[in-house]
Amino acid sequence: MAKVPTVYDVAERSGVSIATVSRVFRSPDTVREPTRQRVLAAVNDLGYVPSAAARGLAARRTNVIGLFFPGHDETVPDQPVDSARGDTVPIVDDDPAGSPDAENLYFDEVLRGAEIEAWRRGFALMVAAGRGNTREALVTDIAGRVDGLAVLARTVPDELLAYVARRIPVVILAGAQRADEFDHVSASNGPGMRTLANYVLQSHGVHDVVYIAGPTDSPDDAERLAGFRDALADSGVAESSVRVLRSDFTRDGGRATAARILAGPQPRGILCSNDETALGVLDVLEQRGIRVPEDVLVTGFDGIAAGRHSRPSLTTVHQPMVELGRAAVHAITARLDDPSLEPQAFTLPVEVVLRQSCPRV
Amino acid sequence: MAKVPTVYDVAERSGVSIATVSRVFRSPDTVREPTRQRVLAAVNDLGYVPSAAARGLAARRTNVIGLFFPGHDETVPDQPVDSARGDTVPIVDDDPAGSPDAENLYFDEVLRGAEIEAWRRGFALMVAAGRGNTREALVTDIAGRVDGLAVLARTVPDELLAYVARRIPVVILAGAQRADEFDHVSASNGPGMRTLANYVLQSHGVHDVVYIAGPTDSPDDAERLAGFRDALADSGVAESSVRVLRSDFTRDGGRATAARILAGPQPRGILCSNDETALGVLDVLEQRGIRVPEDVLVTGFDGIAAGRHSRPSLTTVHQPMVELGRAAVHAITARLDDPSLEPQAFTLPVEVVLRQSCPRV
DNA sequence: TTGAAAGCGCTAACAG
DNA sequence: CTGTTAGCGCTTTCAA
Repeated sequence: MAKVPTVYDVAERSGVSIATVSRVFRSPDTVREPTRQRVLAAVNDLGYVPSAAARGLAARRTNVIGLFFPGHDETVPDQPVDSARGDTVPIVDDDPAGSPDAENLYFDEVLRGAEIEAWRRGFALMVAAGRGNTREALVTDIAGRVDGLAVLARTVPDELLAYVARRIPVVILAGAQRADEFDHVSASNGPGMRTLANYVLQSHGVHDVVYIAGPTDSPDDAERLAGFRDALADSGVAESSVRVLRSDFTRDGGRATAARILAGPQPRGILCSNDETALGVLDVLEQRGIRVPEDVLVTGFDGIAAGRHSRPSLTTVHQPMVELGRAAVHAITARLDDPSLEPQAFTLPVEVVLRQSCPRV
Repeated sequence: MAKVPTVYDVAERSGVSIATVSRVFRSPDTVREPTRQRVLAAVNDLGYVPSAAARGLAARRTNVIGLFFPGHDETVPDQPVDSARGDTVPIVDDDPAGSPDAENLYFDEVLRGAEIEAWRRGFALMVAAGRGNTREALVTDIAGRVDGLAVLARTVPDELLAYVARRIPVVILAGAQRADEFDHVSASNGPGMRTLANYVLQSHGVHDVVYIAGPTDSPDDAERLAGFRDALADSGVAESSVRVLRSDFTRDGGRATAARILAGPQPRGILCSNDETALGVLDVLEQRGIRVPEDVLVTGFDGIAAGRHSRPSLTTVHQPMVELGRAAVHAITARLDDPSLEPQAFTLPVEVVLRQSCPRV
């Protein structure tokens, strides 16, 4: 870590010009074999690693794509990391850490997709989770570091987005389609919920249902609810004959809402706007001895892993989260290649996955 | 995105020098209020965003920390992302996507911890997943982009690591302690397994156990096995009287190994080197009608979410994965602050979590 | 408190 | 195929 070698050092040691050193990295085949070997040898001897900062400056592109999503810092203590020796091992009865929330699970997968696609296309991926109050600073910070930015819908004010978009391509992830200047990548929330709801209403012939929506600021919830309403129309069920409650996308919220529902007459079906909520509903149903699916059908949305392992396993609409991440990167690189493109909207297909909580009829 | 404004543009528009513009961002309080206001106004009008590349070049530090981990590309099709309209929604009976593998789950959490700690300390986080053959290129690529690099043990050859370490601090995540030049962050694998095994051997008085180890190239497996052996010694159980099998850390592997075990006399306890394996064991046991914990005790290691939701829920050793990520970043920034530090090893504490598969006695 | 000027390490014409 | 030469946009002394 002493004196970091540069092109100049490599050039000198191998008796060529710095331009040739640069070429060895940028376009190896324009350099004669023996020359290249000499350079490469010097590179190795010296431990040379090209500086991305210098390259970025000179080439006016960083080859980095940024991903911005809501922070999850609330759950993490602010305490400093200490180097405690871990020799004594406590034995506890229950898991102290709460289960990670749905948004995280969701975003981990999106991140994975973005990561894969980015490196595939020769870009590095920079991730930033938005801490509440520092959002603005963060966004411009990473905007200055990348060639393009993918942002989860509703996590950044439009003004800020527009500001950033003057400089680099911005793509919005999830949420409703918007006819504006940004590229947009999302899943078929509406059609997905509509299809699933129709399966409940028509194939199962269950009309006596309750719908548990998510928070009003969710980027996707409104579309799902609309899909549900479409299904009511499709199936000739009056909106007034079904109940729509609102919860908060968490398992606990699902439990609470289920309790509210069960305070009244027991419905034959409970459709939830996401899987976490549905898992909470299942918890309460099991605890009350209400059988699923015999007494009540339950469905979720997202396709998180926990839904596959629950008892009963959860019928849901599976979102292609990894693909969402990939598509976001794709959209950015496409615009980088051709900035004159019209704003594009990619809608990725979803799948209704039938499991025990609402089985195939 | 037309003509990206620079310090020069801001300086001109606000009638100051570029040095002052720089100061407004680097050390705002050394600039007189009115001057600062003028500059800030120009910044806004122009849509100026500082270039991280230029800054990195000039300041000789990027303020980025890198995280390198094994790739997960095998599972993702190489097909291009297409912009298919998602209007038709298929209805399928089972989830087509396999469950994400343990390593990913593990790393998602580590990543989250690193992300949190990095931004907290004013660093951006760059992530790279190693594609098999391009590992070397990837590692040096990201090494040129960051001020420090955290690498999962065994994913990068030591030579390469040493090469990179000539330039920037490198910290190794997980795996056995190694008395070498690198900083190292890991969890108490050995003591954790030892404590859990002793609980089975002593508190439950179950000596007739089988241990299912993981792949030999796992960074952590050897330590856990050693911890198990320590427990045998602690409890006065002859090594020759217990069986040690090797599996591959996957749920399927756990199933296969359980089948092998059950081909012989049924043991009273099955200790697994990770949770996924244990979940596979539970699958087979349930299928054969063998009761857990009444007939057989089962334990895992890691503390993944799925273990909490399984039936029966899984007794395990919980690793602080988020903390591992944080600690890694902490180690890097510490060395950045003081490069003369001796190589350090951080060992984070673990916890035995008792659940149904091996309950408190 | 502000300005002038010298780089930081590399890329990309343009010559040769 | 290789060398020369301008910058890229910002930080950072050193003076004023």
